[in-house]
Amino acid sequence: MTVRVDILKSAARTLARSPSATLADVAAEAGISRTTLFTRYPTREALLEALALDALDRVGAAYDAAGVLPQAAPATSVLTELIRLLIPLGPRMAFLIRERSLDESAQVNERYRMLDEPLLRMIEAAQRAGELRADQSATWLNAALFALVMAAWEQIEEGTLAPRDAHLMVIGSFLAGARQD
Amino acid sequence: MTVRVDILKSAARTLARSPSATLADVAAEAGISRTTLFTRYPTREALLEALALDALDRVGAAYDAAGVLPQAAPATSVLTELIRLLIPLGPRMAFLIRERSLDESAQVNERYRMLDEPLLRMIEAAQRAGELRADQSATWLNAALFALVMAAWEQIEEGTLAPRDAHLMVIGSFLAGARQD
DNA sequence: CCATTTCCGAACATAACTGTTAGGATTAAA
DNA sequence: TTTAATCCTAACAGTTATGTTCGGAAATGG
Repeated sequence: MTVRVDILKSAARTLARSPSATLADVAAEAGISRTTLFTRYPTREALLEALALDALDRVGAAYDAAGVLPQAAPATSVLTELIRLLIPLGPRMAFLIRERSLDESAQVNERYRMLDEPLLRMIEAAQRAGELRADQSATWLNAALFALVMAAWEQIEEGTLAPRDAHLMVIGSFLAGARQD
Repeated sequence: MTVRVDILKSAARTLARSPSATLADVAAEAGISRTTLFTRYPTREALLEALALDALDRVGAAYDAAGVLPQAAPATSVLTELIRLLIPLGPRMAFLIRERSLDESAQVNERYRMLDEPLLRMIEAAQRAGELRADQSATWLNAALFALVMAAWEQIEEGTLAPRDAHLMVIGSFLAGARQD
């Protein structure tokens, strides 16, 4: 029995690393033939869309599992758990964020917004509760959080960050920053 | 008199946003014809290399202007100035970081390392001086800093962050984090 | 062991991108 | 205003990626 690698997972990594990778590259890195890839995803666009929807599914599941809700409290512990769950999704998130051809898909955009909404609400609630700083917008804090998650994934890929420590780095930097007290 | 746009600047933005953009796209967004682009940069590779070297030049100049040196102190004020200078270079930095075909260029890699070295040293010195936290590696702090700069640039592009405020967001998040004291 | 599904390699047509050239239009300089 | 430089449009050949088909190999499952 050959190792049954998840095609979408492999494709996400390939395309996140090098967005102009050819379908032959994607197939090769997934350990399948270009023909087999074709039977599953008849066009490049179909593959990209499947990739995006899969990523959205999994990120959404992570949100649910971490308990992201507007009224969740304390928000910091929810965020800590969320980050731990998101880091393994690095390649898929990177693909999702970087692939520009998805910007026109109304379906993807809609799901994207539906996903972010509760987290933004939770951040805002945490700001009102005095848990998170209120002098920066929730939108920015959200962006900063994801930027750090992506950075951690990239460092892991480069081999300069241990996967086990990654979430600690992210949550440490996100919540407390780099300054020594 | 047509607006004389910097071709490399425009190309950096185009290729940072969509790395698989065609040379026709690059030319169109720069407001020139494909032929003119060809006369300046005869191959795609030549364009990418020129782009990379230009980006390295400008980032290097920002480092110098901000006073990045191993013994610089206080490091936080140098970092604040550095961030302000780097944010306008967002597209070029994004291109530099994301373009994978440059990984094989020994010249680019060498200059890349020469650039990062002093900043890493400065961060380490600041850690020893108790200015920056020492429980996270200088490599990670460096990665986090750049991730935040890139995030700020993306938010500016999206129109959700005012260019004037961007450096304050970045330095605020980087140094102090998101937690309310 | 056989049947059915799944996968693969090879091949090919089409489309798209790149590199390249030539000649005409536009601009800038003298 | 003439000259020189610069840019443009149009076209083309070569290369590469994509979409597609086919018959055979391999695995799967009964």
